[in-house]
Amino acid sequence: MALPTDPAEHLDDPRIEAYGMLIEAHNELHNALQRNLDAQAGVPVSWLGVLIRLARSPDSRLRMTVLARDMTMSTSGLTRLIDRMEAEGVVRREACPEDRRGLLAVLTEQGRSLLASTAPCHVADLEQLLGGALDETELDQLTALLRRVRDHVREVGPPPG
Amino acid sequence: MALPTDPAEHLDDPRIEAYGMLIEAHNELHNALQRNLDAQAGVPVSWLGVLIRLARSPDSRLRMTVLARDMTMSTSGLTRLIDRMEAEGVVRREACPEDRRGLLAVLTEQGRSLLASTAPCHVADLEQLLGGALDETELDQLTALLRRVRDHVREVGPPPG
DNA sequence: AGCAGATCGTTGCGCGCGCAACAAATCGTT
DNA sequence: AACGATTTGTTGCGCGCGCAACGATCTGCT
Repeated sequence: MALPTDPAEHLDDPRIEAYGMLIEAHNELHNALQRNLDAQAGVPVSWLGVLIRLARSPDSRLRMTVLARDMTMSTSGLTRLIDRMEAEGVVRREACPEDRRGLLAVLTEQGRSLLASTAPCHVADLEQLLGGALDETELDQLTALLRRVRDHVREVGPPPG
Repeated sequence: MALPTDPAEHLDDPRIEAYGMLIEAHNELHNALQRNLDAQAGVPVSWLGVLIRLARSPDSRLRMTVLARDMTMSTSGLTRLIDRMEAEGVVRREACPEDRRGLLAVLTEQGRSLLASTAPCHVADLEQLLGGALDETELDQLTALLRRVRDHVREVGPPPG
């Protein structure tokens, strides 16, 4: 029986393997998508994330803080991201009516057309990369499992403060 | 029926949702683990990745290129990562006997003890964050699904060139 | 009303990573 | 043996992100 201090005892833990797969699947997928999207439209994947979330929101607008949380990134990171997107005209900032501290990121018409032109390509890439590996049922299983992980980590994980 | 150019038609695609969950689960998990590990040992998660892979390898050594691929990062990224770890004495570089171009990253005794002292904490965090969300069977399912995604992307995905 | 504490978004700063270019070494073909 | 083509690891460079600090605004309590 292995000693408690033997490193090898922990290295094959199924949780380590699961986390490793999560990292590797994420990175491989991100790299592949980024490459295609950048070649076909010259747009970073993170822009799609913002555009999609805004398009799904009422009046195509979202508070900066909410958007940052949705994107699982820091508010300062989002500030610069919106800076870049605003400079390209795909998004604009608007004052929040009921809170003078707040700002709303708003999808512009140009942003909507960028989304319309890039989303099909993005979905096609996803279809090839994910659909080729998993069928519909398995994809739903994966989504459900990942959602439970995400939600649980948000509950019990250490707060950013 | 929606027009083909209607953005909304694509936005609820199950593949987009799956990819979004992959990103969010990955980020939440990474942030939580990084916070704990940094507070308890002052070590980045990426170091653990290197230490674990080296410890699992014959003679605790691995070629730089192989390690970079395993870590799903660029060779230049790994060069600097090993630079930092070597400066702290947890890893050292050795010449590759059968290829004078090559270098081997080798786990030092100090690296082994760092792994021994941090791995249990890391596994405990993982146990709390993953084990709290999924039981053993589900964890295995998740790992299997992610592995298939990773492998398929590596096959059909665009090469780094 | 007034004041302490929390929240929102921005900024300066440093860090870690990927890309392109490079020198050294190996492989393949003639 | 000799040449070009490929591979290996490092470097300069720029970019995107998180952290800490900040001013502005909102909230709750007295």
